[in-house]
Amino acid sequence: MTYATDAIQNRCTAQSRIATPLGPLLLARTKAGLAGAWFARQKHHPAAIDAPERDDDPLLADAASQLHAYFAGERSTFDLALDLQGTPFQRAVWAELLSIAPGATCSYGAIAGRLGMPAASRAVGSAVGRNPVSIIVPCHRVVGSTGSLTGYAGGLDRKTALLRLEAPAAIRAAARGDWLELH
Amino acid sequence: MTYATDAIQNRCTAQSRIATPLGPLLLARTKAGLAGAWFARQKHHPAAIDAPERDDDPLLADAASQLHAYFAGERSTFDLALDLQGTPFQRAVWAELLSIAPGATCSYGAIAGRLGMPAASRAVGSAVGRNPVSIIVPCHRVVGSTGSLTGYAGGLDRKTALLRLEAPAAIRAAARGDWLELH
DNA sequence: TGCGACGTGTCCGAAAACGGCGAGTCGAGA
DNA sequence: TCTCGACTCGCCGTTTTCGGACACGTCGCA
Repeated sequence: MTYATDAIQNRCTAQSRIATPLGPLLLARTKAGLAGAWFARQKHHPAAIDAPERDDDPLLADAASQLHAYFAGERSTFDLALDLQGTPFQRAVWAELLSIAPGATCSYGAIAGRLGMPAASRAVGSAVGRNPVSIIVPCHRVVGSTGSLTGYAGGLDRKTALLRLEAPAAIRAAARGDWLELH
Repeated sequence: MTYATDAIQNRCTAQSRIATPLGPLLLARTKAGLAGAWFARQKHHPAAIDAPERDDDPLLADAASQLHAYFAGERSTFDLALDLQGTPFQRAVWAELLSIAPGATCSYGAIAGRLGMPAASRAVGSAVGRNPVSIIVPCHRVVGSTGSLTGYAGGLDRKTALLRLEAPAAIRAAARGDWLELH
């Protein structure tokens, strides 16, 4: 039983399934915030969550609504309370992910550097792969230092699709003069 | 992080501290029932429980009341909903403990035999030692096959004191003609 | 009678294995 | 020359694996 899997299975108070263009997504929350958003059969998907299905939960409904708007191209960022269950290192990595702008990308090594551990790029890769909240915590924006996609727990197809979906945001930002690292 | 420790830290909904003649006792409950009763600094005491202190919780107050009556010699059995967190083997062992009458004792090997695993007496010893609910699940009534006390998570002094406290119950039972194994 | 070996489920610490990496090396082609 | 791919190796947090250690009791030997 891993640290995160266990905390999620025990602390969740509600869950909900939603449909997205990339397939069904399972949302889960704790008392404090959104704790999970997994594609069906993705890597590291928790086995089973001991929490009732509540589509009417305010937070889950809000998350679903923002995700639908995201896929419709109507919004590129999220505003939700998160409660990410993981080790201190993992939480630090996931916090860095949240600072990557939509349409931008970042390398594993760069994140390691920002954490003050420039040699930990491989460990960063592990932590990114364990991100419990797909899309909203944008682990899909992390690519290899050469720009290669390298991997995604939900499958590279989805990673490509998400980056393509966000490309317009990058173009808009460029038009405003903001600089975004693109690949 | 052990199976039981973890489940207790995550699933408890309330806790409460009470005073007993054998020292302070920490009670904890889940949604389903009483999950813990530990002496301060006893072996396998969970590190910290993430649940509010509620002396007014009905179940915890009931447990406290029954424990006080027990120490006052006014009752020898308990009537409480229990929710024992542990492995299947441990739960089976703890269930056997509940069938040992007050004032009686039982050997580790005898419990193993009742479980259909006569060779598992040593494993029974481990499980008995992990009993999360002191006194109420009467792990103090288990002794070596020779009658020796062998061990107690709360200290042998407390084990002796509990057995002595229950001795009158055994004497009353003997007067009624019930047979109780005594050491 | 006394001593050692073994069975049994679980916990605990240590050690090894495992990745969504990245820098460096080395040939093979243009 | 320059570029590009394949390959090797060190990096590091996490997970998995493994070997003892236990709140014992029985059996086989001396």
